[in-house]
Amino acid sequence: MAGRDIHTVSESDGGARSASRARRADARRNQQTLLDAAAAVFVTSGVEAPVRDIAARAGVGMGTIYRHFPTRADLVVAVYRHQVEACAEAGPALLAESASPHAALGRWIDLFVDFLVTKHGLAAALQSDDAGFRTLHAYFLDRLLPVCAELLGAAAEAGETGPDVTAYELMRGVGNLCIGAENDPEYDARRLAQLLVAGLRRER
Amino acid sequence: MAGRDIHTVSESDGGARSASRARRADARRNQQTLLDAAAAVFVTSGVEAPVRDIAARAGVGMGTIYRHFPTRADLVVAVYRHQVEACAEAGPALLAESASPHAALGRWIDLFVDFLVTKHGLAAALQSDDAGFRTLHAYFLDRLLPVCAELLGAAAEAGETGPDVTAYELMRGVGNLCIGAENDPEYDARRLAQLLVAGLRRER
Amino acid sequence: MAGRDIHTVSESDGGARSASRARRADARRNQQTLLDAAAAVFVTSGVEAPVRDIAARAGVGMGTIYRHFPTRADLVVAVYRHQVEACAEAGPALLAESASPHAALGRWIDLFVDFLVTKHGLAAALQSDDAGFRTLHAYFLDRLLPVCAELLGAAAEAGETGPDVTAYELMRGVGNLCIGAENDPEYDARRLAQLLVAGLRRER
Amino acid sequence: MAGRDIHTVSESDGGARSASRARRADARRNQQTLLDAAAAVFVTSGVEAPVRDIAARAGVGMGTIYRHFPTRADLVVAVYRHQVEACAEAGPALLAESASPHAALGRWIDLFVDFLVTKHGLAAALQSDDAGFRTLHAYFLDRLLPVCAELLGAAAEAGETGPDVTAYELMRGVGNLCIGAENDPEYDARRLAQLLVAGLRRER
DNA sequence: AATGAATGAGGATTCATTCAT
DNA sequence: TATGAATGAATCCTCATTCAT
Repeated sequence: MAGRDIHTVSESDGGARSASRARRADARRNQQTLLDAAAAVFVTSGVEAPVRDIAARAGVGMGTIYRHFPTRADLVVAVYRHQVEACAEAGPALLAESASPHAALGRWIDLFVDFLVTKHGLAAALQSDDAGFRTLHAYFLDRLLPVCAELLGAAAEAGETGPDVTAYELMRGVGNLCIGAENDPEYDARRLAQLLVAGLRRER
Repeated sequence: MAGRDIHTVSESDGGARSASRARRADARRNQQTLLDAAAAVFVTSGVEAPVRDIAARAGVGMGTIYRHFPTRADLVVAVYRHQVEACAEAGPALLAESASPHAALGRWIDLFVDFLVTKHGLAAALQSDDAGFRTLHAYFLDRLLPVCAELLGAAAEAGETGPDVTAYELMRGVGNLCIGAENDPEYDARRLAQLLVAGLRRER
Repeated sequence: MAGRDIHTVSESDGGARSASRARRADARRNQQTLLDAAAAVFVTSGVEAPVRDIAARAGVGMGTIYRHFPTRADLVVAVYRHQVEACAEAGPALLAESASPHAALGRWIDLFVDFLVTKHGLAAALQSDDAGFRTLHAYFLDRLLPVCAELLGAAAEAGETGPDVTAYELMRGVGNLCIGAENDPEYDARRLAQLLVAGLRRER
Repeated sequence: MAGRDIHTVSESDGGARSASRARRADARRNQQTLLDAAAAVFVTSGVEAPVRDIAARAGVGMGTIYRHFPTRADLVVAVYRHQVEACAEAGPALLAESASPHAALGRWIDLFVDFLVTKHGLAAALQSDDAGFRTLHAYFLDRLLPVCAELLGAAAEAGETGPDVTAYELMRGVGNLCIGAENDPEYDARRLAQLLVAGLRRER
C-alpha cells in the first residue's frame, strides 16, 4: 500500500516530471526553430526585421517570439551567442599561439570583423540609440571587451603598441568599420580594420 | 520718339530684366532661408529630420522644399556644399604646406572627420541604403575622392605608404568611423581615423 | 482473519476515504491559495488583472485558474463572497437595531459603499458590458437586491420614503457612484451615496 | 506701370489669399464631415472607437483625423462642444427663470444628464485614467464646473441647501450616475440624479 | 510658384483562452 | 488534474510624398 502510494505518487510525480520534461524538450526544439528562423530572416532583412516575418518563417505566432525573447535584443543575442562566445574564447588561444601579442590582436580583430560583416545590420544595431538594442550593445561589450583589453594590454606590455586607444574605442571603431560592409563590394572592412591595428604598432 | 520708344522699350525691357533680376534675387534669398532652416534643424534633429519641421522652421510650405530640393539628398548636399568644397580645396593646400604627403593626408582626414562628426547623422546617411541618399553619397565621393586619391597617391609616390587601400576604401572607412560619434563621449573618431592613417605608413 | 480482512478492508476503505478527504482538503487549500493570490493581485492591479499575474502569484498554472473559475466573474465572486454575504446579512440586523428603516438603509448603503470603494475596479466591473462580468453583476444582484428591497420597503411602509426608485435603481446608482472613487481624493463616494439616500426621504 | 505692378501684386496676393480662403473653406467643410462621422461612430461604438473606423466613415485617411484632432480628447471635445456650451449657457438662464435656485439646479442637472446619457461611453471616458482623456475631463470641468458652482452657491445662499458637497463632487457624482445608463432600460439616470439634488435640499 | 491638406502603409505589443502533454 | 506554450486579433501613430487650389 505504501508501495502503491509511493508508486502512485512517483507515477504522478514522474508523469508530471516527464510531461514537464517533454514540454521542455518541445519548447527547446521550438526555441531552436525560432532561432533558425530568426537567423535566416536576419540574413536577408537584417536584425531589424519585423517580428511578424520571423514568426511567419518559424511557423509560429508572434506571441511565441515574445514569450521566448521579450526584447529584440534578447533574440539577436540568442541568435549570435555561439559565435560571440567562440570569438571571446579565441582570444586567449590566439595570444598563446601567435608570434606576438600584436599579431594575436590582429588575428582576433579579423575574427571579429568576419563575424560582424556577415551579419546584416548587426554592426549598425550595435551603435543604435534605440533602447531595444541597449542590451545587445551591453552583451557584446561584456563578453568581448575584456578579451580585447587583454590582447591590447599584452601588446602594450610587450612594447609593441602605445597607449593610443582604449579597448572600447578599438572595438567601437572596428564595429563601425563593419557597418554596411556587406553591401559594398568595393569596401573591405577586414582590410580597414587591419589598418587600424597596424596603426597601433610602435617600433621598439 | 524713337528715343522715347527706345527708352520706353528699354525701360520695359529693363523693367522685365530688373523684375527678373529681382525675382531671381528673391528666389535666391528664399533658397538661403530654406538652407538656413534646414541647417538649423539638422543640428538638433539630424539630417533625417521630418520635412515638415524644416518647412515650418523656414516659414514655408512643404511643397516649396520639394520644389527646390526634390530629394532629401539634394537638400543635404546644398546645406553642406560650402563645407565640402572647403574640405576639397584644403587638400592641395595641405599637400603644399605640410612636411610630407602622409602628414598632409593626416591633416586632411582630420578636417574631414571634424566636419562629419559635427553633422548629426550625416555619416550614417552617407552609408544608408536609402535611395533618397544615393545622390548624397555620390556627391561626397565626386568631390572628395579625387582629393583623397591625390594625397594618397602622393604619399605612395613618396614611399611613405604602400598600396594597402584605395582612396575609396579609406574615405568609406573614415566615414564609418564617424557614425554615432557625436553621442559617445568615450569614443574619439578623430583618434581612430588617425590610427587608420598611421596604419598606412611604411618605413622606407 | 475476518477481523484482519475487515481491518484490512476498513483500512483500505479508510485509506480511500481519508485519501479522498485529504484530496478534498488539498483542493480546498489549493482554492484558498488561489483566492488569496487573486485578492492580493486585485488590490494592486484591479479586478481586471491579467490571469497570468494571478496564476504566477498563486504559484500555479493558468489552466488551474480556469479549471476552478471558468470565468473571471466566478473568480471575482469567490474572492468577495464573504464580504458580500456579510453585507447581505447586515441588512436585517441594521433594520432591527436602527432608529428607523430609513436610517438602517443609510447605514447599509454605507457598508455597501465602503466595500465597493476599497475594491479597485470592482464598481466599474459591475457595470461592464463585458460578457465575462455578466455573472458578477447577477451575483451581486441576487444577493443584495432583496436586502436593499427589504430596507427600502420597510422605509416606504414606515412612510419615510416615497416610491421614487426601485431597489435595483438605488443599488445601481450607488454602485455607479463608487466608480473610480479610489483614485480621486476630491471625491467622496460615501457622501454622495448618503445624499441619494437623503433624497429618498419624505416628510410625513 | 505702377498700376500694373500694384495690380500684379494685388492679383498674386489676391490669388494667394483666395486660394487660402478656398482651402480654408474646404478644410472647414472637411472638419465638419469628420465631426459628423465621429459623432455617428461614437453613437454606435462609443467614444473609444478606433480611429480607423471614424476615418473610414468620414471617407478620409487616418492621418486626416490626426491632423485635425491630434488627441482623441480633441476630437471628442469638438464633437460635443456645442452641446457642452449650450449646457453651460443654460445655467444662468435657468437661474433667472426658475422658481428658486434649487429648482434651477435640478433643471440644469437634468440637462446635463440628458446630454451625457445619450453619449455612449462619454460618462465613462470622463472618469478614465487614460492620459488621452485627461484633456476631455479638463474641458468639461472648465466649462461646466463654474456653472454648477454658481447654481449651487445660489441655492446655498437662499438657504435651500447646506454645504454638503462641492460642485465638483456633485458633477462627478452625476457624471458617474450616467455611466452605462444607455444600456440599461431598468435604470433611469435622470431619476437618480434628481434624487441627489433632492438630497441637497434643506428645510428652512 | 507656393501652400498645406490628405493619404495610408507599416510594425510593435498585449493577453484571454485553448489544448497537448 | 495541472501545466504553460502557443495563438493572433486588434489598434496606435508617424511621415514622405502628392496635387488641388
